[in-house]
Amino acid sequence: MSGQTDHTLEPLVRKLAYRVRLDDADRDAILQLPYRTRRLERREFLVREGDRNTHSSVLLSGFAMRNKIVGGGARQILAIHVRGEMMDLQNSLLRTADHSVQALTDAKVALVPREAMLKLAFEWPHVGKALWLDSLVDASVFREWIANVGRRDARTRIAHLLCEFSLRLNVAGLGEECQYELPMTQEEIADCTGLTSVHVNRTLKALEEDRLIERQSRRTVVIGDWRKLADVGDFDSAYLHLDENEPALA
Amino acid sequence: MSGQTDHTLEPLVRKLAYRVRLDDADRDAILQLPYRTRRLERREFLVREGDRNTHSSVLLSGFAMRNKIVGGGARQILAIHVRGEMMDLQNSLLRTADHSVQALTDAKVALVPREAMLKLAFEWPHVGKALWLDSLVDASVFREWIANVGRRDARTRIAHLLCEFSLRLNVAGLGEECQYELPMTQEEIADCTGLTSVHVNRTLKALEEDRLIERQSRRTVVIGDWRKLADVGDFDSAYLHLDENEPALA
DNA sequence: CGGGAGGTTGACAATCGTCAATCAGAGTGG
DNA sequence: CCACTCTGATTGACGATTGTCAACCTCCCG
Repeated sequence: MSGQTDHTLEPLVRKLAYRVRLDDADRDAILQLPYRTRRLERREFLVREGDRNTHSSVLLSGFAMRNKIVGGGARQILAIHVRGEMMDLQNSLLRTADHSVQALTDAKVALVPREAMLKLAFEWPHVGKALWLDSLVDASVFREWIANVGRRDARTRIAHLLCEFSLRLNVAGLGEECQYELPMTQEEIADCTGLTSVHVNRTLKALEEDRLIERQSRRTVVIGDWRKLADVGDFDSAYLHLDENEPALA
Repeated sequence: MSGQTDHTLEPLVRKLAYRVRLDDADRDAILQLPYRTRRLERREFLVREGDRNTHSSVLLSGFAMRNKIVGGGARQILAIHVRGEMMDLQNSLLRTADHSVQALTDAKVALVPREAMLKLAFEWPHVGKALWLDSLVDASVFREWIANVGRRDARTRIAHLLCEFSLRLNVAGLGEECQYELPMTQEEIADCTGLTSVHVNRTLKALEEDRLIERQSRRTVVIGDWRKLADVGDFDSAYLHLDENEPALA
């Protein structure tokens, strides 16, 4: 252990290096963040709406989601997270959590004290920029979800969601572009899209009948024709800002 | 002109100082940002989805919105902005605009070169933190909008929106808590809430009949009973993070 | 083999959208 | 000052996407 670099936070390095060029010192600064890990079981909460938070968390393995419960008791899922992603920069920079963070599968997270994260961001400008960019891309995805839920019909919404997952999982090194494991129940898909699980079920069936997707095992998504699905889903990946690298450093 | 401090960017200072304590040097650094102003007419675009952007813009007066057009041609409004708000930090830190920015009323904006903004953020940590926080609060509002559009019925959605405006305009020094000018057509309200203008019309009428709001002139909103409207709108202001000040400096 | 979570299906209800006509108010030019 | 015009608001009739309720099925796991 001692003397050796700890590579636990490597997934975060990978994620942050995706858009901003990081040198070795930047990488080391990230890897040397103080943290403690925590295992979560499926459905376990990491943060609950209203909590006072003191840590930022990085998802090391598994899947997680952010969600809110509205007045009537309905749940809206706001984001799905995969390995390497920061899940609550917002919850720890802002004092009070405005939404919950919950494991979608068994998962492992690293908890980094807020102060350490802030220090990292301001002492290592490249890293700071990467973190900031990351939260801006997050926001871009939120915006797309507003449009998805607000202005698309069920078929389009779900196709869009499947396309988004396809690309994001691919970038994270999980699954092929046209085949991936999606550990979500139909109810969870419903809560992402503002629909009911019954209607999601019917819509998935329709997509399958049209040979746009196949469902082999319960959680495997196979996309029959990517272009066609993207077309049906009104999907344009621009909002993920995937191919935008280093826009000139500060 | 010369020798005197230019106070054009004062609204931005005010906005940023809302959550993070800024000293005089910080304030001066903001006021001394290079910028050029531009006047926009109602409905004029400042940024179009897909543009390559090089500037961040601050809304100096008037109202503006961000929006996207989805496949079927429908528009989804993603955010409404008032005086002092940064409208496209994201559009200029990220290379390609993933949504449009458009004036809701005649408006005046200050355009700040991206590099100057980045420099400001990293050389003045308090300011950098304020900017970052600002984009995190923005994201929080996006999340609430996802939930609003995804999981609330028309009546609740609209009541929620009216409550949000009430608080935000009040904070910006525009209008009372229970009475304000809202320069939006019913179609624009519809595009905020994922409804049609016809349904917005009917819902507003119903809210008025229930004495939750009054509509005097076309654009004036008078809230009859704030608590009741907040109740109907399932409104909890926590997501605006209004009363969260200075959470310990980096 | 039993239990349980989640998926599937049908019948029916309701919120919300569509279409289209009409109305009202603000700005403009004669 | 008044007709004119245009945008946006209002209203009605009707249609459709999506939700609700409830039963049943199926796969997975101990």
